[in-house]
Amino acid sequence: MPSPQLLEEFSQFFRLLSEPARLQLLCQLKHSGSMDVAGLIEATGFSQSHISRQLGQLQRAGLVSSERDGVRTIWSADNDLVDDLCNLVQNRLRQRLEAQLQSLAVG
Amino acid sequence: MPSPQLLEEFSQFFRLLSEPARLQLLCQLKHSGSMDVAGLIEATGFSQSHISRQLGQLQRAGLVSSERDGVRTIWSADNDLVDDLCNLVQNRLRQRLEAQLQSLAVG
DNA sequence: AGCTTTTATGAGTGTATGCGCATATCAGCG
DNA sequence: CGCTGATATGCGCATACACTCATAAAAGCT
Repeated sequence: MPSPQLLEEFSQFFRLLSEPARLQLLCQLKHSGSMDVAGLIEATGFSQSHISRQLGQLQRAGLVSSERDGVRTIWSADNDLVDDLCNLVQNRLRQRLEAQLQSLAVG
Repeated sequence: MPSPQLLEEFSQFFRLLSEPARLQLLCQLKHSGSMDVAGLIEATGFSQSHISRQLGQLQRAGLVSSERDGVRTIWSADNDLVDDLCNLVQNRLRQRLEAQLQSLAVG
């Protein structure tokens, strides 16, 4: 059994990924390598302030990092953890759907 | 890039794990095998209604399942996905702390 | 110095949801 | 059938947080 503190850490981390906007920003950065905020606005349609806030949260968790290029801030995804997590979840979703399909065919 | 629908599914799943109470219930069930609600109240200190609701959410996602034993409902965790996800996150947390330790020693 | 562009942040609003209380539903027993 | 114990659910409250608008801070240019 994980300790209460560890459970708290886990849930805080999962909470970061529980917002579609943040997940989309993460995937976009992973896909495009690195982008500035203007590019992310273009790609996602979110407002500038919203993007800036979400990136701030992701940065504090160490999921993205930023470097300044003059007046612009270039953002990039930092690791493969999120990809791995999403792949596991996707496999699970697929299994669930296949099982439902199976039971539908049988019943 | 995952599709918007898939991103939505991912984030919904992560949202389930973003609540310490739900995560604790999952871990408790995983640890103890199977329990009724009374056992979970004893183990967690949560109210009966709260536990019942959270288990309902987890069941709809296929993370736990229930069988009735007379008047009681026996719950059990359904798979290893959550364990795997937590292990990945824990490794990441450890890496982060080790890196911070390193930079503290160097700086 | 001011002016422009890009990003970060203070303040406010609306919505979602965790949580408990009370109650309804369900399963057994007399 | 009523009675008792176990679980699910309607309702209400409080809090968290996503999202926006307006504004501040930062970095370059003249």
